[in-house]
Amino acid sequence: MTHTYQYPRAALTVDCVVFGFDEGDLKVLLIQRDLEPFSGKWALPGGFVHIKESLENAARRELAEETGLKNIFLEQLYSFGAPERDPREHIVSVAYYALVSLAEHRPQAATDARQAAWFNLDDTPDLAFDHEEILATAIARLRGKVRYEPIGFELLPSRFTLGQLQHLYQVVLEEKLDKRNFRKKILGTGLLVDTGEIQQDVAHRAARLYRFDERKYQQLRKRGFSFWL
Amino acid sequence: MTHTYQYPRAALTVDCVVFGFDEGDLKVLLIQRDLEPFSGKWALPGGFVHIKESLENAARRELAEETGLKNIFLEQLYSFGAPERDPREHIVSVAYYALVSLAEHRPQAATDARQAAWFNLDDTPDLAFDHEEILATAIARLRGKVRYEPIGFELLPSRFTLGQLQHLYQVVLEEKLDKRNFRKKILGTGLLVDTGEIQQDVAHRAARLYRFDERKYQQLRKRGFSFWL
DNA sequence: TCAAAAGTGTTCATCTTACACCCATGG
DNA sequence: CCATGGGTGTAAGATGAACACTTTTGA
Repeated sequence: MTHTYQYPRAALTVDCVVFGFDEGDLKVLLIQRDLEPFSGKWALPGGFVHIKESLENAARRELAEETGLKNIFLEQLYSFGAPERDPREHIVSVAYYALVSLAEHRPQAATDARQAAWFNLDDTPDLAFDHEEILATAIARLRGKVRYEPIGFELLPSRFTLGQLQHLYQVVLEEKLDKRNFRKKILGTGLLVDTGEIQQDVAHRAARLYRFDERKYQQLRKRGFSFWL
Repeated sequence: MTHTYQYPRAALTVDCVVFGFDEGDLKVLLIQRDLEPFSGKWALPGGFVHIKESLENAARRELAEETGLKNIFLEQLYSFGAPERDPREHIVSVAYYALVSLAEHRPQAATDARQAAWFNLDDTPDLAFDHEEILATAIARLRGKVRYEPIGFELLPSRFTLGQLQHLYQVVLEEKLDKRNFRKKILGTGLLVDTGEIQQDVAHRAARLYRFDERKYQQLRKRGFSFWL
């Protein structure tokens, strides 16, 4: 069955930049294409938006299909519509970015035949289409947003140490932070709760585990509180 | 002539939230629809994206066609794709926002039959489609962005007084600012240049006219300078 | 001479920054 | 006992907030 319109229409896709953090580096999840165009090249997970499907749903569906990731932080990034961005025809892509803790979402075998892998951000292969531009846009957004919204926690397990949190900020912002000042500031917000637990199986003094108080943050935000750093 | 595809495709539009500032209030430019659906209702200027046309070009073309505005500040806002947002069929809209100085872009008679008018932001009529949501998103973006990027100047004439600038910030941010502190801070950036001219035809002491030093700002930005306020 | 906005500095409080040592744990 | 990261306070400097009067101009 075919579908006919009075005027030509661009096709519509979603693409997802999935960031993962893992005790060391910030990574991005890529998929090796098995179809033309760019067969064999690495690309962002994504695909065509179905009719009567919301954009965010399309992004979540494609993520689940291609990477197995579900119920993760996902936010719209930007829409890319340069006429030549796909060699086949005019395809407009609405890009999203997602944040996951690699500790809680272990490197996935894709559910279908396609190969998925995490790449260190400073060691990514050539990407298909304009996906390098989309990735660069996502990195800029992450760097900008992490300073004034508490999205960094999405990259950590639900319980984390202050050392992990500081390390995450250092990697994302690409700058060293002073340990005492960082702790003072972050604890000063009152948004971290000491769980009473401590790290297990570490070869040094075990650190306290904290969690982010989302409830409290939402209350403060209503009163005009804005983040920090 | 018709166009046929294997799978159904959503239609693609652009919509523009045009903010104007005018010695007093922040306004938005709306157009009264003369076609169904929502005939007679006010809506954001916009229309269908042509095939092989970039999204930004489509937005600029529609703006020129419907409002006569050209060469203005324009930036992508967000994409709206809820399946029910248009009663006819699934139409995805990429929204943009634009900033103009009303002093330099006088209220336009639309070039075609449609009526265009500037509405005070706290006195807008019911809007067609999901345009209220788009407008609310644009206002939030403007408020957020004005604090850390010098986009406020796009809403003023190229030469402006510090009083006008302060007033603009007060209106956009919805808070009163201290005159002396505001001047100290804004002049302290070194990004305003005294043109040597002064206001004409005002019924009180004439103020100096400044302009924003875009060149200097771009240089500072490269060195990691970020805005303020 | 009145009204309306322009222009101008100082003080106090707050926040930011720089900085070094001991502690607990496992290997 | 050593290596590794955890945990802690203070002082100096920078930044932000509060605050009132004189000047200029046209009506």
